[in-house]
Amino acid sequence: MQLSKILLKTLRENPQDAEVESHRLLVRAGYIQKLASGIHTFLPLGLKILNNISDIIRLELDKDDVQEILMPVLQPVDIWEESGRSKHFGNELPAFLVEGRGGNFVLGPTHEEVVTKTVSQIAESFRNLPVSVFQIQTKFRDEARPRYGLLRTRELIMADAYSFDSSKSSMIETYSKINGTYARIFEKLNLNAVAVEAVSGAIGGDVNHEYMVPSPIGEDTFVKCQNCGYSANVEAAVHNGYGTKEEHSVDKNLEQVAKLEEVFTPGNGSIEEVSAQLGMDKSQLILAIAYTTEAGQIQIGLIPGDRHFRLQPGCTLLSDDDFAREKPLVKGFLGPIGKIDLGYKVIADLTLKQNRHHGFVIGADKENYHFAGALIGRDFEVSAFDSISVAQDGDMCQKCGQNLELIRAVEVAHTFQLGHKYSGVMSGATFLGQDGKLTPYYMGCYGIGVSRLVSVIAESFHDEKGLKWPLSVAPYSIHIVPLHMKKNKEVQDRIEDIVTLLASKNISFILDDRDLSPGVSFKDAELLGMPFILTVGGRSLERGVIELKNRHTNEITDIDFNNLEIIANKVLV
RNA sequence: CGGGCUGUGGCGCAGUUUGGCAGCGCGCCUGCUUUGGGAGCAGGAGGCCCCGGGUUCAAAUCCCGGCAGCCCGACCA
Repeated sequence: MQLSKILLKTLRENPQDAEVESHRLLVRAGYIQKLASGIHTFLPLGLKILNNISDIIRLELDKDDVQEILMPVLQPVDIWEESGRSKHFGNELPAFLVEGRGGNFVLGPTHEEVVTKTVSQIAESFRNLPVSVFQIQTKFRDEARPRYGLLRTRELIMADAYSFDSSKSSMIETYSKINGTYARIFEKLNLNAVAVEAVSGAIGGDVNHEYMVPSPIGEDTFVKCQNCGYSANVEAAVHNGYGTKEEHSVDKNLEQVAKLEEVFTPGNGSIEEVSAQLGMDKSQLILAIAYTTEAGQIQIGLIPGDRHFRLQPGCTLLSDDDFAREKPLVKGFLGPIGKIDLGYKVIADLTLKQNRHHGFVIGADKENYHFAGALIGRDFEVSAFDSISVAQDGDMCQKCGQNLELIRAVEVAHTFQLGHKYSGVMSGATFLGQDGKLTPYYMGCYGIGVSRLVSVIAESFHDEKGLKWPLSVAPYSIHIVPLHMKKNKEVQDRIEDIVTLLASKNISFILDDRDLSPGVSFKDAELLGMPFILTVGGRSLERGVIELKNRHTNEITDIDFNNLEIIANKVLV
């Protein structure tokens, strides 16, 4: 391919609205163009990256008999009412709604409903199961805050797979197989993606994993135990409280030192305010949070004031209306004393077991007052200790007792065991079993953010000069820079030899046939980031060589032009 | 959805305070010269100064109202 024919304009200056390096480079190198916030065009080079990623995904899923289909973007709202998810529109599912003839539609933010309808019309018998399908398609989500180029967009390309099994054990088997496929895909993409336990959110289901690529531009954080390998998104991570690095001296005479006394704390009772009023560290305060469980029971969670509460899936925080109804609970001054007797369950974070240095400050259950010097077991009881605060760096691993590490990362994929979440509520999503009974499918779903991966790879592979695409996704393997080709017959001849060779070896390349000064060609080649840059110029031809630069290592190798085959060996490795 | 900043040729910006010819750099076009790391000279094209209303002899500039983009927060499959 000749560079002059590509729809491409490289920019010397950084676009004003790009905040991170991958975004700047993708725009400057002419891979993507923004149309509106979170909405982009893939230019020819960008589309090649995207297609190469898609091809890897296709190839690997196909190996595991996951079959490609293409579902509609436009989905009738009816099916979302059937699954019960239309209530999520605007909140967890910021969908684009469209009015149409004969009803309202949604621009597909995800496809569980559609695929359930699709497969249920075909797979009627256990003999048809298990079966898995996938598609690669644009999804629409009206993100509140698009960011970082392709990292968070309102229009995104996703590879989403769905599995249908006849039993739970078979579903688990399929789940594990497809997770293996995902691991292979990320390996081929040269990405170090870590599968972590996660919360399932609006997609639903119980067991689920996110694939995280550690990166400073990540919007997620996961914990990882370097000892036993336990890893989980902080939204789902459990821990055993402070780890070995954390000092927490317990006063030997705690029972004498800590005296329960009422203190005046006028205001809204916030942790900030009370710790300032009493001159105490936030960790000495206990934050009590009331929430309703999935079963409708009200519980009270206790965590240290310097930590964040981790709301369990299915639970919701008490609203002001709820507080008005639950008379014993005083918002802002909620405390644990006597709550078990009133029938509330009181769950204390495991950190509170360790951290009772001088007694805690707790809410006094009346406006403008707290108690100081409170001890668990003496002044109030708890129903249970559990891990209900968000993990912090250095916390203790619940599996092995070692310290957890916090890692910032980008979520590139998410897999779910859905079970009967959709098949159980949507009509006809059943198969006839060997026993002659109708049973709902055991489903799973699996999504990879294809367009997001372009940004993630760019962020992982670049330097100050430009991009450095891995061979597996690069638009072209070699970028040929001829110097003064128009004037130098020998350069022309050598280029012809090289082009013939590369074509015969099926090695893709672009040839910079523009008649520009060498500096511009070199800069563009580095910016565009093909894995190899081949320089053909008079100076090195006099020595009988051409120069092959590995863009990843920036190493330059002289290639004898009587032995051009070496290029193929270098590139095909 | 709250707070802040910004909208001026394709890109990056100045001009707005104090109203008075629409500017600069890069890029683009033509010609000549140049040629191993973003060349030089000469000539040229390209603008609804985000949109709407108002004040004024006169508005990119002042006033009112919108819209869009970016950042922080909230939210997030």
